[in-house]
Amino acid sequence: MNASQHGDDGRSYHHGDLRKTLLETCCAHIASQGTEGLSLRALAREAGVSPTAPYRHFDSRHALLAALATEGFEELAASMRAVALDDPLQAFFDCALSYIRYAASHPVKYHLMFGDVIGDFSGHEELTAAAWDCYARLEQVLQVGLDSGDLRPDNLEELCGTVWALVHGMAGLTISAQAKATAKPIEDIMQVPPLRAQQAVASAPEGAVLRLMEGLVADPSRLKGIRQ
Amino acid sequence: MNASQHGDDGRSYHHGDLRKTLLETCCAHIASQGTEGLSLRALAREAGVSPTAPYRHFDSRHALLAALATEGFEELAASMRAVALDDPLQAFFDCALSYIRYAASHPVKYHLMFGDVIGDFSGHEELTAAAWDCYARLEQVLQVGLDSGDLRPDNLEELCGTVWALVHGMAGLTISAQAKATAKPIEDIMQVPPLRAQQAVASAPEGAVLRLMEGLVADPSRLKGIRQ
DNA sequence: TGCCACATGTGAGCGATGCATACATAGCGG
DNA sequence: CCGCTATGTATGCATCGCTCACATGTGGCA
Repeated sequence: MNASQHGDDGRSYHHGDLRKTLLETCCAHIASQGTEGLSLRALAREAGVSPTAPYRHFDSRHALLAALATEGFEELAASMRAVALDDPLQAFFDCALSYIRYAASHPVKYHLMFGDVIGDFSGHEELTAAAWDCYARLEQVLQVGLDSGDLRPDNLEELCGTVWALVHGMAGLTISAQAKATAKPIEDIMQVPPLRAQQAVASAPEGAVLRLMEGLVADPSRLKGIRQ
Repeated sequence: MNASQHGDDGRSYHHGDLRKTLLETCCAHIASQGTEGLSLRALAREAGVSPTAPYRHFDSRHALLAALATEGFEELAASMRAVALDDPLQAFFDCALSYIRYAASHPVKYHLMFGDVIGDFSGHEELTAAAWDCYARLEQVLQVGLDSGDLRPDNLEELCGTVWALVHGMAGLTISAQAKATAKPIEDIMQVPPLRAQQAVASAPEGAVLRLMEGLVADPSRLKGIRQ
């Protein structure tokens, strides 16, 4: 096993980018076997390195998950920063949609971000900072809506809370259905009540968001003109 | 260690109600150290029995968690069944509140019920049945509201989806804040964005629920008369 | 009352895991 | 060419989930 040649099989003694590989493989493993069954040794095996190599990049199993969550917050913040603020109501709507869409397309990371696997954020500065960034963007969009009068002139923090709860809830149910939908036939999905409830939401998420938003905007009739 | 006498220390050779003890101890352990760190051996140690004794009551670690979730669905269904259906709108409101309150007072079970720890319900008949029972009650309450005209005359399933999403989201954020609030001083809590967003919701959950519900009921002005 | 089947708890043990420690190797700047 | 540092290796320990064979109460039935 002489690994002194660099180009033979793509990896020499040094893996190349073990950190990135671990993050990706980790995501795939969680998707297929859940957070519980995740093992650093298995990840190392799959990457073709020794069982303890991952500890050069992550202090612990927990730290690896935290890094994944951090990545998630950064991606979510970026997607929320991408919406234009020209029309405050449209921005509000786009923000909510991009949140739900991110959750739907990155269910594993989303669960790490908002679930209870990483119980305590303290001690993970990068994670905390990334999460704050998301919240700041939401707050900014809502503030613009309040300033323009498009959103109800209520307390900003309370508005943030209700909006987050609404979007977070829809995202959660959307994820649930997706997760099981890929693994099982539809008949089996309908055996799980939360998923049945979600079916309606997932099939027309924009419509559902619109309906719930009507209670939050100053002129609900304007919503009809947004996104069909 | 002669355990032939029954009344000496409360446990003889047979524990008494090991199953119940395990369920309770398990809940406490998850609350303090999360689902990840949970160990059947530790639970057995704490109950004063041999490391393999728990396997007489639960097929696996997973089965223990599923049993806990089942208990949760049964309790939640009971609390939702306790609300009167006389006034459909009031029933709708009470149902939502009792859902959020259950989540807030039993965060561990709630997470097991709706999180991704128990990935697949199939194979857990009791769990599936209990979950269905909850959904059936929600559906019933909404149907009454539709029949009376108090809720918007929309598709029942879609209504279930949006309501569930709304309530589920608020419950989730309420839990998050609570969980960390007990463990850390308030200044630290505010370091975690989702929790900050939640503060507004938690401080006046009924008001927040009311506001979001306005988009779902036929005559929003009637809501003002419900619960102060 | 006496006895036996069965539910419940015990004990040893296997393979795997997280993680700490000490060591080896590769690549890069001086 | 030397040596420093980042990265991966080797070894080892305590613990865990789970299996299997065995021990011990308990309640039902004659």
